[in-house]
Amino acid sequence: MCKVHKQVENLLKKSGIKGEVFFSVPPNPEMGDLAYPCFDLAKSEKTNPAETAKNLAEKINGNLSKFVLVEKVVNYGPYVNFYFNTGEYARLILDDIVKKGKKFGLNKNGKNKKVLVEYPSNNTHKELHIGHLRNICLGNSLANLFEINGYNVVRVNYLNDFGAHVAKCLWGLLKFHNKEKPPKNRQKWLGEIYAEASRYLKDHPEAADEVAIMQQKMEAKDKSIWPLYLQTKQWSVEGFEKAFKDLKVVHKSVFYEKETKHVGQKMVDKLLKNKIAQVGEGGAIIADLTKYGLDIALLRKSNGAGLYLTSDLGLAVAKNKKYKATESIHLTSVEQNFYFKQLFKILELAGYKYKMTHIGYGLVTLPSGKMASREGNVILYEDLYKDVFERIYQETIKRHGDWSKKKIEETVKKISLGAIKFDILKHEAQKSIVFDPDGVISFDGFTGPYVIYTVARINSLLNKGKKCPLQKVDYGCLKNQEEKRLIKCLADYQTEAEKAFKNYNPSVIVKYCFDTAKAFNDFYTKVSVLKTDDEKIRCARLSLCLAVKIILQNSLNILSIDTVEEM
RNA sequence: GCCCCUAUAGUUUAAUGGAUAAAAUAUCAGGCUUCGAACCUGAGGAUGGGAGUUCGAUUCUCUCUGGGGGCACCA
Repeated sequence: MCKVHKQVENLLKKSGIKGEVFFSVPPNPEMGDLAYPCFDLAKSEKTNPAETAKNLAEKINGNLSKFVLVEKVVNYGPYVNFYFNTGEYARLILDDIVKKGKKFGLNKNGKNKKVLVEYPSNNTHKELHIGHLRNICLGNSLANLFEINGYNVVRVNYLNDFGAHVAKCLWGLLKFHNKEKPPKNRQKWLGEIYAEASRYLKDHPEAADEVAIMQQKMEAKDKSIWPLYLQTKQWSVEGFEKAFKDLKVVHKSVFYEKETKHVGQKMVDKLLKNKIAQVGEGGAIIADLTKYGLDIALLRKSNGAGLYLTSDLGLAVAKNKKYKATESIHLTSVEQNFYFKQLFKILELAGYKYKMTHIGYGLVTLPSGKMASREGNVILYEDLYKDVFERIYQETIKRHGDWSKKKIEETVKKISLGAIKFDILKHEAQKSIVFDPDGVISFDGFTGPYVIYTVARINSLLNKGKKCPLQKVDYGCLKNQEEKRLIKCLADYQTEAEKAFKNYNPSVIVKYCFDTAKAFNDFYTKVSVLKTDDEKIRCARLSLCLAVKIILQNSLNILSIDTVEEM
């Protein structure tokens, strides 16, 4: 709870309110700055809420003389509303923010807890499309949210490097692109070959046998194919690493399916021995989860081969051995919601006790329908990035023809990535996105560039107003409505970050960034900062600007979005 | 067939069971001799249908309809 709420709570306690206090916000500023709803109180006193509020407001007004923060208390129907003294409100909120800077908002609630965040868990030899991008954006933000709450966060990746998709890709490579010189982006090239092979196989089912032979060769580490396998896997991994670097994903370690598969097979044997698993139809190994409402899970094929689930069990064993986390978070598309319920139940039955969390995010679809790598109707991360970059590049050279090429490119890169991340993260995770390629390219309104622009505007003010000492500021100079509204936004930061964290929902932060930036731009057009003759007022306003910058940057940091000095 | 998710302005998104359902975009009408107009101001425009619980429902329950996803040898 912030200092402001604490003070108001004390005031309520002095007036006889007991127990935990919950506040809400009045619908408009004319009705006050903070509200105490009297529904619960009225219920416990068995009275009418409006009357309770009226009596309470009168009582509080009698106790008000010693409180600097609260100037006035008025009841509106069943609510008791508090009006704050703007100067004191500013002092309570801004002092802390300006002093702590980047550290403002950090806490140690997660001390001694370790959380493993596994993402994006993509496949080698396939493309990196905007679905993966959504995964990465969510994973980054969730990991950051845990970090600001003091958790020890371990980011890991799990690469599926040994499935049928690899065989398909290698087969396609040899059949259609043998002797061809690979282009610069070899990871993307492989993904396109995979998609091409899949399309071909759909029309020519007779070729499936050739792919099956390829897979057998791979599994036998056949000399005719093994070096190519290793080489192409390397290309994929290198391509991913580059994209991860741009997107600010830093994995502590990477698990490979090739390695977890046999661990999983051992786990299946153990489950069989413990009677958690049993032999099912045709000799396959299953876990009967029907009494938990989770149907039957297939753990091993009748021919002895493993499946995804086999490897995932092995992965859990491996991760546990290495990290002993208190919580393990998995991010995948919603298609796997049911699958993860099964996986978690089996692990639970096998005696694993750490918290298991699966975040299923909605599919990213195109206006033309569902995307599938196999069909080739996807938007690749690289292509999307290039489009956005180009658009923002044009806009930037229009304004800053005098900048060096290096400065332009660095700035445009940050804005482009910010635009993309912001656009993807503004949707709640579980909802599907119909991806509008034009939407992400715009930079007006509820967009990343709008927020980044706001920070650049503030930078400009702070540079020009350097002479003001921001350490000893007379916050009493902040008096008007726009200033108060902005301070209120800043005061909300911690509550919003907490909400995002508790619900595993970064979109809360995205909206918060925008609301705060909007409040600033409104303030900016109505209140002049540098042009005020009174130095005390100028300094107080600059201090407010600095606090807004800090809060915006801290919020954007949670989303892994960089700001720029100028744009 | 069974199970899960989802439905809010033309479009994209908000709203711990609580005050007049909030924004963005698009449309229309305005604002730079002014600290950065990638900005700001104004107008019109929405809770899929039906029942129920409640003092009060966008929110909870049931049902119908539409959309998406999943359900044993794919990943």
